[in-house]
Amino acid sequence: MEISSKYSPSEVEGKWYEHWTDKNYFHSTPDEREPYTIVIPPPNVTGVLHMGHMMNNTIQDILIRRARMQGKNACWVPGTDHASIATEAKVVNKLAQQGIKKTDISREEFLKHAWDWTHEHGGIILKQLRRLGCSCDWERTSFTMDDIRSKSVIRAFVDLYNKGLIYRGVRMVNWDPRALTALSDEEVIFKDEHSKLFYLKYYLDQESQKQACQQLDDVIDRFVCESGDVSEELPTSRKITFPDGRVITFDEDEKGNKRYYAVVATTRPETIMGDTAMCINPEDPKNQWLRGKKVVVPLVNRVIPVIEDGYVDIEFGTGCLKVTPAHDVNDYMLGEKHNLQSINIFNDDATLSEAAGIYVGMTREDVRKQIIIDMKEAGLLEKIEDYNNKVGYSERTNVPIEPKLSMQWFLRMEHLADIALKPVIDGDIKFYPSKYINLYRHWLENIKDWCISRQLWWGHQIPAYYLPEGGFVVAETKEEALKLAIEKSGNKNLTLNDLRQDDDALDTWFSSWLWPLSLFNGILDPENEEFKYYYPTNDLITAPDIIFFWVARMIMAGEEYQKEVPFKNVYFTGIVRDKLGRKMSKSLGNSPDPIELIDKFGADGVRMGMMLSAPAGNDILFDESLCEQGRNFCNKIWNALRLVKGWNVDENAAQPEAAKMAVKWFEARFNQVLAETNDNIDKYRLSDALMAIYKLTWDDFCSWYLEMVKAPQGQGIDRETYDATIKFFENLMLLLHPFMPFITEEIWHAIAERKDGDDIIVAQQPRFDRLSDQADAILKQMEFTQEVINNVRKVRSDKNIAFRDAIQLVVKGTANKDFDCVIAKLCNVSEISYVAEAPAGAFGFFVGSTEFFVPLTDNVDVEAEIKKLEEELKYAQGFLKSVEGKLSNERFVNGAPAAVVEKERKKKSDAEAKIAVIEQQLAGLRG
RNA sequence: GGGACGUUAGCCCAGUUGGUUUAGAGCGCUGCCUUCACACGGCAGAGGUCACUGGUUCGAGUCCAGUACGUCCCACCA
Repeated sequence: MEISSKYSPSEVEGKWYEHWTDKNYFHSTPDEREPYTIVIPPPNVTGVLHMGHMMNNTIQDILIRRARMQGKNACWVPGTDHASIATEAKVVNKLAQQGIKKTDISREEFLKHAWDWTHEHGGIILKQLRRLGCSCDWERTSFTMDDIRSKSVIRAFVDLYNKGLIYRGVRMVNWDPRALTALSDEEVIFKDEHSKLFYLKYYLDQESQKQACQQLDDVIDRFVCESGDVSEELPTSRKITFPDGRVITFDEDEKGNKRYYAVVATTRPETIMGDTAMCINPEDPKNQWLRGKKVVVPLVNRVIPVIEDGYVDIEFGTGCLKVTPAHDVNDYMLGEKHNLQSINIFNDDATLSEAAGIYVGMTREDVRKQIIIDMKEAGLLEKIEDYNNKVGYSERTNVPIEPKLSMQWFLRMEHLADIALKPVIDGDIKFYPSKYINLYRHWLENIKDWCISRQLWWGHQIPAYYLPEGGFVVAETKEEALKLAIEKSGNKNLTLNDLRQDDDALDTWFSSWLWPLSLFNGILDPENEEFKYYYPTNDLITAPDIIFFWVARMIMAGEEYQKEVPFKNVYFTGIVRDKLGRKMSKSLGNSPDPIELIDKFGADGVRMGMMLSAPAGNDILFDESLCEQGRNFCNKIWNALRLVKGWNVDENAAQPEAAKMAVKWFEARFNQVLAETNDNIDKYRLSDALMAIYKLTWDDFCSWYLEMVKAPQGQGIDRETYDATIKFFENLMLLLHPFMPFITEEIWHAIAERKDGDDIIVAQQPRFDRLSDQADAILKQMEFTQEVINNVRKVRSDKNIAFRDAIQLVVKGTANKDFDCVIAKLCNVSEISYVAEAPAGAFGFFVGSTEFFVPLTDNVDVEAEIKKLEEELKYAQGFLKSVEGKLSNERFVNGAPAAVVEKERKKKSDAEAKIAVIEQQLAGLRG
């Protein structure tokens, strides 16, 4: 049957994936073999595959498949994450489309919708991973909200609470006004923003005005009188800078009385209704005159004190800071320190509340626009400047964070940070690349307590139960809680109905951090056989942007619960970017659909595309052409198969010399690359490993080896060469299989008859044999031969001699003749002769210091030959000069190691010999 | 503002304790070739004063300092 010249992944991939799952090859159970375990970074349950996942899971699959082929018991546990905020937001949106508000339905009803949504969309992403070829143990598929994982989370919470590591308290937290929940610091992303700095006028209150008039009116008049008009004209007022540094701003009323005011610079004028003080730096000469005064908040006319604190930056703005304790973290601290009132002017959705007094019900964005208009009209706005600052946004909903004072649950981090730092510093956990160790250390050393409560329903509900008479208890079940409650209150009549469970859910990462433990049920039942066998896991493959969210916290949990690291190596992948270097994102629309890519290039092609330019930790500039390269490689392999399959074995044929040398050489070459590849993979240099296999297959096997062993047209191939070729082909496929699982399985079965169960996925990797001295010599000879062949080909190409026209080759002097048969075959050389003198009328070239000639009946262009030789001479002389430079330097000869000097001497004599030969030849040509 | 990392061919990157020729791949590019596995191909070729400036050394892409540019992380400056 004719085999198509194009490899068709779609006809192959589904078939083998089904075969593998039918054979249950992905499933692992504990046995006597060494385990090799990876837990998947669980993607969002309702998410779809993006390029980051492709990258990440390709790497995991490569490592898992390789471990399996090394005889280890490979176990890759898949699963999904409930993604509290993201999923809840999706469900809220969906309900909104149906005209249902979350606030109108009960928690139970909402959760039912959420579960429906999860079942409807859940697991799509895991199906997509199958297309990629991922060999996950699907029987172990888990979910962060399934029974075991949920119970594990609750147990961990109760345990940490009982250890005193979890507490409840009122703190300034990052509030997401869209999701209506608190966030951890890690979930806030700061973005640069081109905003405005507004300069607002805060007039002194009546009494302070009176004082100021007494203190300043005369001073100003005198100063103006003496110095002339020194005031700066402002639109509505004047500003005077005194030699002592005081800066005083004032205007005049109808009667000509001076009205003094302070100027406050702010980026958030919409929060002035929450101002409860104005703050100056006690060291600031500009604002000395404001000491002890009171000022009036514009528009709302509340009188607030001027306080002093070194926190205020004298250089910023006017040196006057408005203090809004309820809506700014720093102001909150100032408020605590100076005992200020705190006025919360926002509702939870960041619209203005009754407490604001004005603009009630408007959004903060609208208020900012409106208040500026109103203040301008009222003459309370001095000026507006352009200003670049950073604004915190919610990672999930992408709306600006509103600092908010609220009651939340926190996990103390000091102890956990301590125990998590050690294994990484000590090298019990290795990071690839290692630069992330610094980042990790820095974060742990500056860590703050983790806000773990979220005002969401989708997630693990906090197991705290409030008593009717106040206070709460923490327990794994409500029944347990009741016992504790009775104990605590002494009220024996309490019933389950009297207890009210905390409404909040836990941060999603509070379940993810247990993942390597909870997947093997290590929290609930630490003595179970599976947990003991698979834990700690081996490698974690993840992106560096979740090093704090997830990696660090898993290490904490591992150390806290098992006193052992959760994994031994962490491989940080790069972040996948488009070719312009932009992070791939939905909003930019620059992320290709992975499934479409697989349809177009095949899973193997895409896997190769991902791997080719993905050294650990480097960002990946993704370009479809990489997948194209992968596809082309598949096609190359496919056509090698077509060639070999087309061969007829002639049992009577003897092995030709060229084939014999080819077999010897390729065996050595394969071993050499095998060693290199193993070394690269051990160092997690997967792209280097793949590139080495790529070149071994394409260049060494296809371009050299197959050409060397091809039988002449119409003739059969000898048995010995044929068997060796099949073996080599198999070995190549074994080496390549972890990277490109589908095509290698297909070739494996196409190339030879296989018994049931003889599948490449469970075959063993070729073992590395140490390179013998003989093999080493053959590699060197072949390198030399390849250079000779390249030169002959160049002569052919330059002189336009077709391959079918045989030529002769003349070698001056003597040389190893082992590979002459190869030269003859690949260059169509009819005769290789060895002579003592250079022949006339021939094109010459050097390989090393050996001279070769191709005699031609054509007239040789003597001028061109001379020119070529002159160039070569020039290079050789330049080279000699640099070597002589070194050798004539006494300090080099004395200071460098003997071996290095010896090498230089050898270089020198080689170069001299070559120069002599060239000169002699030139003399001959010039007649 | 603090810190980390990077800067090698048109592009993406190797270059492992300083010394195997005056730097290597892959892609792309140029020329020739439809030769009986493959044009998703074959053969050949061109292309880099290793960001810049100093320094250490017999010797620097490799070590040190500074400069420029870039990327990332952290940080409460309104």
